[in-house]
Amino acid sequence: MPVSITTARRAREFAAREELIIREARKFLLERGFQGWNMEDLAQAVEYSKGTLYQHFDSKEDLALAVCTGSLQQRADLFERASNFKGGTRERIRAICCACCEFATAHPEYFHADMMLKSASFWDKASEERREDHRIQAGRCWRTIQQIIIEAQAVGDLPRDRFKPEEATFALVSVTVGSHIMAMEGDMRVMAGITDPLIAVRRNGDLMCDGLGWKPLSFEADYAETDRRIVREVFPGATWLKSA
Amino acid sequence: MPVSITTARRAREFAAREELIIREARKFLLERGFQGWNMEDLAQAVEYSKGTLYQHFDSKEDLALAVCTGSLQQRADLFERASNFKGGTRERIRAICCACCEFATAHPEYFHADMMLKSASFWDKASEERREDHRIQAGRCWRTIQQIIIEAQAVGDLPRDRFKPEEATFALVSVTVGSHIMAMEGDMRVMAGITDPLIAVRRNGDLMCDGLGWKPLSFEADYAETDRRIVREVFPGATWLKSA
DNA sequence: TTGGAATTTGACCATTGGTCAAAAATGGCT
DNA sequence: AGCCATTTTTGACCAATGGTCAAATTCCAA
Repeated sequence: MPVSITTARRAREFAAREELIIREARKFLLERGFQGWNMEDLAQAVEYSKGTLYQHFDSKEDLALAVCTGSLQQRADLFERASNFKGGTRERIRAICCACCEFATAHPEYFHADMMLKSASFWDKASEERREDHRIQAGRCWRTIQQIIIEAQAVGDLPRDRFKPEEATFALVSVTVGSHIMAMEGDMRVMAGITDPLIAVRRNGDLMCDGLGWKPLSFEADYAETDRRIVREVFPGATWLKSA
Repeated sequence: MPVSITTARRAREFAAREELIIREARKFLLERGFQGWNMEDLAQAVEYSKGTLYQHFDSKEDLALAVCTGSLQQRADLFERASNFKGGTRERIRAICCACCEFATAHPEYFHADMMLKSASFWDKASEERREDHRIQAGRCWRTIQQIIIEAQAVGDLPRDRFKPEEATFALVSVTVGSHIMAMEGDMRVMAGITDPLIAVRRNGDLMCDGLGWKPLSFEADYAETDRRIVREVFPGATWLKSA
């Protein structure tokens, strides 16, 4: 069978529709949680039938994973953009933290949804292809941080003898994700006296960098100007930069 | 109606059955995830009918919350026990980290389940009474850490001018929970080169304490003996203490 | 032993994730 | 334009499951 002239257009339309479905599902996931909506609702929202949805996704879980991976891809994009910030290694890791804030603003649904995915019986129900996609994007985020750390150790901003690069990366990733999740919760915000979650996330990142011995330490330098520069040069129009 | 002589026994039996249901549900939650089992399965496992389960819990979500709160209560118990460890403030916060390890060993299902609970449409489906229980136990965990931090600032082990106690508490809680969640995931362990998740969790806790400026810093002192003492005096029989 | 109260049960209902045969749309060909 | 093979879309339908409640069963004081 010859490749029709319409094949390319069809593929484009198919991809566009998939994007539409994912976008709408992301809204649902944020506003109502995984269990708060059903495929029929979603079909109605995107103005296609349920059967059509299942041409794109193996299951509701598969769709949820696609939503997460889409968000994660943007996270990786933001990370990579941030890592190109012109400055010292500590300033660049700070830019990564800012990327996190930018990301959290655009994708507030991500952290909860991604946590859910990892639980037993959820991950299994998604297709292997989408699982692989997710791994790839997660890997991009990881590597971006890891590279800055390796560079920091090379130039002497970060101790070389206390930990391996991947240990430092793991520490930073853990504190960042943990902070986002915790800061998102109402009770926690009350107990911690948090008025702005994103400031709390950045502060925790700072503290961890200090703990790693990443120079110049946050309380020995004034990073206020760096922050303004990051916003200006990397994330113009950002709304999350407020004085602590 | 007079209070029968059997009332007390009935109440005891009712409570015992509730414990049984929660225990069994915890197993299911760990092995199969929230969606991997149904109320009929569970009814069969505890040898009661589905209707009886619903005398104890408003919904499946309500039950899941009860499971989490039960685990969280044990977490708080372990924290309080750890905080009584005889030693400096930094050693005591180290004991709390050890309590986390002890907890994670006994309740590997907790972190994922609790994350899920916090998502929209989940929390709402549980009864207000159980939500309040959960808040109480979470508060106990929080306060235990907070008190050690306040004491550390009072005796001068921890800086007083860089942060408020609740900010430090939030940082420690975030890194601990974040580390547990991250270390639990297979891909992450591969990337981070983690062989023992609990060692990674403790190391991250150490790094955060260092970042807070909590003396004596982890790389300036040898805590190996402290760790052994913690295990001996607070968590005899613990299996998670291995040399890094 | 008995009668009424408390408890337990599982048939039943409504919702929803997922399937698939039929209907509709598409597009190349004459 | 008209035709028909192929592709795409649809929604009736199915099975699974969370949740209900009237009937059955158990309990216990008199």
